[in-house]
Amino acid sequence: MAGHRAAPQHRDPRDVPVETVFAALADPVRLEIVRQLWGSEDWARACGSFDVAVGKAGLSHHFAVLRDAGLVEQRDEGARRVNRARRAEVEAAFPGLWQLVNQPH
Amino acid sequence: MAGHRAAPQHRDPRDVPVETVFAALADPVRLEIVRQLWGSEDWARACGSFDVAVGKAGLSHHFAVLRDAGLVEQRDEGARRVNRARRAEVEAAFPGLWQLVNQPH
DNA sequence: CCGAGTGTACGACTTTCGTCGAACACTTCA
DNA sequence: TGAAGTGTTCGACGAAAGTCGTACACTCGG
Repeated sequence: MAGHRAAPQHRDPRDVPVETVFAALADPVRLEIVRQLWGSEDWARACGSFDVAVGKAGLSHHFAVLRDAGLVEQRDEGARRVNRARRAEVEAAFPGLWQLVNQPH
Repeated sequence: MAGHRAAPQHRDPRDVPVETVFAALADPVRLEIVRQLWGSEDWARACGSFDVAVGKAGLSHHFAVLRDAGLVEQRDEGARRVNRARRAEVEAAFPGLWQLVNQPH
């Protein structure tokens, strides 16, 4: 059977203060993760599949921060933990944020 | 004559990376300053006129961060240093940011 | 000219944050 | 069963950030 692992804990974007979202996106590594995830299909990317210069431990930490900021949802799929950007919920709670995140500039 | 003091150094919002803006707004004190300044007329508020729980030194530091993030412009007016929110420039460089900052919630 | 008011600069302290290595748990596949 | 792969947790470390007190510079009003 599957799901023996502790399920990741999420927070509704509506319960997240905007300063927490800003803090989450202020880190270059997390911003890069969010940008890459934004350009990917839901549940298509495992945690280890992101091209960022950080080890496994740091990566796990960053995903916890993003989860706690309501930006990312995670689900266990076999041995891997797959991700999805919470586009709709975030857009509803913080309109314009997504456009701001992957601005060309 | 006026202006003997070193003029505050500003940065164009277009030259500011979005993660710098996020970092600037991630601090509760700075977020509060920006919100109060947003609701005020240009050049109407001196640095010391903001209702935040921090001393003079800390306040000066926070204004330097906001200036460097392109969010605020300062000008010396006699003994006081008055502020203005860079609404138009910021809106052009980061559309939707202002709405995000003083969202009701 | 002196005193009060405003803001900056500097140094020191404390806390937080990002990073890593190692150990562990779980899944999958041979 | 055993080995490889994936991700979390823990402790430790160094860097960065926020705060404060003090000293300093400047302006304005008696």
